[in-house]
Amino acid sequence: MKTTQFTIGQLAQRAKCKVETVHYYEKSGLMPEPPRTEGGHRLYALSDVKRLNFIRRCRELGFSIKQIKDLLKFIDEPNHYCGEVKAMATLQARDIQQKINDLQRLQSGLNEMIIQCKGEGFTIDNCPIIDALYIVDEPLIK
Amino acid sequence: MKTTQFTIGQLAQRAKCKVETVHYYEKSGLMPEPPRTEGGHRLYALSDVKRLNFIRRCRELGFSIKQIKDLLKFIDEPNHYCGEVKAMATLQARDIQQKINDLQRLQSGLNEMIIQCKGEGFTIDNCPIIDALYIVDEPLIK
DNA sequence: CTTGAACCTGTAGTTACTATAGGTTGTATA
DNA sequence: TATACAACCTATAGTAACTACAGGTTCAAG
Repeated sequence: MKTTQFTIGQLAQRAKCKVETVHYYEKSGLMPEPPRTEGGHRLYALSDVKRLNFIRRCRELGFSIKQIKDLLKFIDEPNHYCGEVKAMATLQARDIQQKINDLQRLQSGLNEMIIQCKGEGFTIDNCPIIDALYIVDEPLIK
Repeated sequence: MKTTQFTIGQLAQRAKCKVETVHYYEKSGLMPEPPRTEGGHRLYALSDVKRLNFIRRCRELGFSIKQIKDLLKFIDEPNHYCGEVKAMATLQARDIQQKINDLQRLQSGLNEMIIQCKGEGFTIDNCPIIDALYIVDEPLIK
């Protein structure tokens, strides 16, 4: 019975993250404590690669460590349903959309300022970007 | 000669941020150390409101504390030009656009998973969201 | 005078990593 | 077998940008 085993460096490489991050995820409770060699080195299996990949992808999608813990609980424990995952994913998609909207609003405002800025040769006193931001009240642009 | 003066709480309220944040910005070098009352309370002027507003708006636009320091140096010191501000703003706009693109890519992927998920009644073993994320290699969706 | 809000400084905590330091283990090579 | 070096270990501190807390002081109103 020969199960593929990885060192932590190999695991990290396969999941495209850092060794320290694996340590961190273990300490945070996302990754289980693995068996060790006699010398104390961690030994991982292919399932750990999958789990770490899952964590990384969830992070990329903006799920917090806490949320990922919840998702992993759905996977690890019986009596959980796809519906629970879908609910979390739907909220997350909403969150991402909100962020996109916010960034687009900021982008518009910033581009407006950039367009009005003639750039070369003008002093800061005449800079429309500074003029738009360095004021007491809210900018009048809408 | 009566110049309007604000306590730190009033300043924070007018600039829509917290007192602790003002402390933090002072320590970080963004806000100057203001004059004090005999009792040691900080006293601010209208120009400080403008400055703090500037800092807040720059933060909203995603400029880092370090970048804001640079921008404030342009404002505070002579011999700086609008072009320098425009250059920073342009890079920032590019950065924001990149973030929008990234988020939209993630959003697409996530929505794809959500659509495929029938939700109610299915166990985790049959969840397309988990199936897409909990794998060794990269997802095949493009 | 009393009371309570607002202020002060300094320190620690939050989130999610990331770096560093000092020591041990494992492997390859001579 | 000895050596050298990469990879591993644990523990602690640092990063960025705040935010909270603790204990004490000041200020203003009743």
